[in-house]
Amino acid sequence: MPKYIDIAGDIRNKIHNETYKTGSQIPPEYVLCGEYDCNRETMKKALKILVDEGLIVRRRGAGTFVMNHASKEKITSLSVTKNFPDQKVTSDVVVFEVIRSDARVADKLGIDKGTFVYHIIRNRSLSDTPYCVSESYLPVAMFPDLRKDVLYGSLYNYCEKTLKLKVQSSNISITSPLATKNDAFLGLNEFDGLVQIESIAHMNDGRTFEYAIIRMHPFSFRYEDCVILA
Amino acid sequence: MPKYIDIAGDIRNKIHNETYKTGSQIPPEYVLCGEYDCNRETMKKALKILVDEGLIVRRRGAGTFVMNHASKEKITSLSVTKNFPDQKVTSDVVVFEVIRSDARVADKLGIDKGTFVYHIIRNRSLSDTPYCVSESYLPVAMFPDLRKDVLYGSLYNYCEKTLKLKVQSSNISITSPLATKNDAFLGLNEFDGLVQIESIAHMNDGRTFEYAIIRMHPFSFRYEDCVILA
DNA sequence: GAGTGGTCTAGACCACATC
DNA sequence: ATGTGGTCTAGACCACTCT
Repeated sequence: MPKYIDIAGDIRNKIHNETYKTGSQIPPEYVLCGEYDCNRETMKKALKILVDEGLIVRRRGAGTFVMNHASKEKITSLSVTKNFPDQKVTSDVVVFEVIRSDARVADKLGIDKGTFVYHIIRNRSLSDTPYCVSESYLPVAMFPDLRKDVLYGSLYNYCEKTLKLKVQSSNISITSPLATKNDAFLGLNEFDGLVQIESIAHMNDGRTFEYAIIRMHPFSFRYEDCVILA
Repeated sequence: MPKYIDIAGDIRNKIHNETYKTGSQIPPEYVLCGEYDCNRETMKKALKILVDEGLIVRRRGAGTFVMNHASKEKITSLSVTKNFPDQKVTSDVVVFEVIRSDARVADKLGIDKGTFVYHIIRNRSLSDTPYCVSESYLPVAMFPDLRKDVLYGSLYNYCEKTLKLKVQSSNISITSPLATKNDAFLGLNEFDGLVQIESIAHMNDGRTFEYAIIRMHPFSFRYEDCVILA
């Protein structure tokens, strides 16, 4: 584990501990460098992490200060299975087919129109309570052996455990359209409001592996973010 | 302007230009250092920016690759006025009062319960179309001279232009609760779905200056993010 | 083994805030 | 004037990927 990650973790603890209190100034770089026996650039790297997390602000000439960090954690996963490790996740596979991609799907996945993709629709539940309807498109070329039984579990786990691929990042777009008859699984009537997350997910080698449209009951939805505006 | 920001900008352009195409590998650090006449650590700083933006991925031992960057921009402002510079923003000030903060508001603002805060409710329109209902709480101590006429315009502009304070970051939480009678301005009936953004906004000196609850018509809402999962 | 990115250091100089 | 953080460099060593 790199030293700067450890240092960031330790200082993060001190903030959560109130060793460094909200609004207060923390020691300057050169002091922290002494405490943690590291170079100034290493300390900068550590503190940069906390800045990105919105826990501290740094002002040239003034110092480093603890932000009001009343709020919660940042989202760390789009995987239903990982987000709710303590709950039973079940999936009903409504559609599992291979089709030629249309222009829209091809564009999202960054492939040529007409390339074969899996088209998958799953009704997913948490502890037997309907949670979301997810529609996914995945290039067949990247998952030559995808079988239906995988879909009852976690697609992300399958990528990471079985295929040894790493999920890197996802560009998401959240909107709130109206429900259709296809959303009845969520307990919604046509024209009720719902929350839709479109996700374009990438491997750590940069390839796009999934375009997904996830539709949720509005009451199941919550999204947290820290927006740096400066 | 720091060199690493310039370099990041130039490489970002090359990615948008397709000089560096989606999925392709870009030159290794030492080559880029030569091209831009900089040190390796400076180049790392530049590339880190693009990694954080989700434009590239870097893999030790393998190289640096351009991600599929089909998707849009990251949110850069919570200010309605700044987000829609070309549209006429109007605000109807429904409530403007000074009250003692209750426990919830005090907690969000990081102040003591009972401290005086402004309580402001505004119905805001874009080009005369209802856009959102915003309810804000601001510590009176931080805005001793806040007058109602400021509220017809942009509170964020007032902070930055008049008070010379810089808005640093905001912790937001997005949910989708039901409309109440108070949301009639948005054209919604009671029990219709809406989108609510709670925001806790901070100055660049770390002080929390606003707790806001913004309620929008679902059709007006879209939120984009790049979630790094690795 | 050769090439890539990741970490860390020591030191320099600068810009800004505060007093 | 002092102290703070911001930038940049030169160089070292390491860990990983690829073939």
